[in-house]
Amino acid sequence: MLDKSQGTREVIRQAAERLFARKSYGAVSMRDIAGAVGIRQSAIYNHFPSKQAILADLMVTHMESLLDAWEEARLEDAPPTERLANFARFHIAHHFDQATAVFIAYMELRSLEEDNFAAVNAMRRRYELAVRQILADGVEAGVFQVPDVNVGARALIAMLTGVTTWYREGGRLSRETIAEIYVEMTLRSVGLETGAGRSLCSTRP
Amino acid sequence: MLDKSQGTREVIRQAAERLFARKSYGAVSMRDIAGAVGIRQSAIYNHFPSKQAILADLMVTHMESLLDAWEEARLEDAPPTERLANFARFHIAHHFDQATAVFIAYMELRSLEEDNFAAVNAMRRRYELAVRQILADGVEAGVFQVPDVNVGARALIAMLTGVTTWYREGGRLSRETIAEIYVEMTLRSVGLETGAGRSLCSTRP
DNA sequence: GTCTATAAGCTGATAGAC
DNA sequence: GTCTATCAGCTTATAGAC
Repeated sequence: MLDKSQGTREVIRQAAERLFARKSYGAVSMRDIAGAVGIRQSAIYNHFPSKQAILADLMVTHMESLLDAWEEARLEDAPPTERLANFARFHIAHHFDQATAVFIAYMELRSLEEDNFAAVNAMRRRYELAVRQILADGVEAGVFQVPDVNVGARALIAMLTGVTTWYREGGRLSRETIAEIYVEMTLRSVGLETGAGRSLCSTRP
Repeated sequence: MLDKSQGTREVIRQAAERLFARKSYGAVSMRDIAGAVGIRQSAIYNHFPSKQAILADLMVTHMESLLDAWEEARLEDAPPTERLANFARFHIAHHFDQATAVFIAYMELRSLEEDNFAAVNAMRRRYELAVRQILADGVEAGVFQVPDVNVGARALIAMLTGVTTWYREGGRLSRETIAEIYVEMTLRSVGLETGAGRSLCSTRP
């Protein structure tokens, strides 16, 4: 049973997020969620009209907070290299902070019903566009070498998002170190030399 | 109902693979699979002891075929740059051919029970090691600049595997073109200049 | 806003006829 | 090796008491 001081609705959200991430949407029942919250299954329906509505709420809220945070963090007038490094750092940091929400947003797109999927997917595309724009500006300025900005943007986002599948608190590397590794690989992948020398960390396979 | 000339067991495997990929393991019932095959639910148990056994079989078989194919395709004595390009090309090509199996192997790891997970995960690590080894050799030879070979290997695999989440038959780009885009980004991400000029394709965001 | 009770239907899996 | 029939238990969601 979780702390209820934040309001039952929020506790349900958090319990569902944790359970969906660990066992997948299809494998989690309303009873599971209610059990984690410390209420009966039927009480959930005072806060959400359906199980699908919980998932949609988690994913829409997550995408909104991602887009809002990016609106704050983006550098509008900086040169492309700086903007790309800033994006990579932002994306990794956000994914550390919101690991389970990100995981769900990635893995449970299939579980969204049509309308919910359309809404979430539109927001995903908006985020992707931000990266495409940076890459395109860098190519136009002659500082990036990217064979295709659409594929390039997706490739970069996939690379950076992958961190959630293996990062665990208290591992060998600090968050900051991991972020800098990804920033460096991101910049190199568009053809930039980076200031960083070799071997920030381990070079053994 | 699928063609049964290949044997019912194989038809069940294929139906399950398609359904698991589209709707997720938890959301697919034995009746769904049987319906797609054109038999009754109970008949599946003549071929698999449980639903979990179908998933485990799909994932183990997929990883075995991936590792076998890589054993065939890998270049043992070539210089690191050539081996890395070869890996990227192999990985992308395999993922085009086995798109749904790859998708499941990535998304449904959570749905595997403990022993099955351990078996599949061991094979995943074996595959990852191949990439770590290439990166380490390249770093040692002084031709790659990779801040951390463990993170680097995971980042590259995530970037390349991401192709399955957006590629659709008959799209703007051919398989060969997409493969070359990813090869170029892979080589650049470890600090290499590639022969390819800029702009294989689109540079508009 | 949570509870108990219940609806109506689906779940994985088994038994036994053919 | 597929079928029908069945099991015991689970599913999402609703009705109505408090």
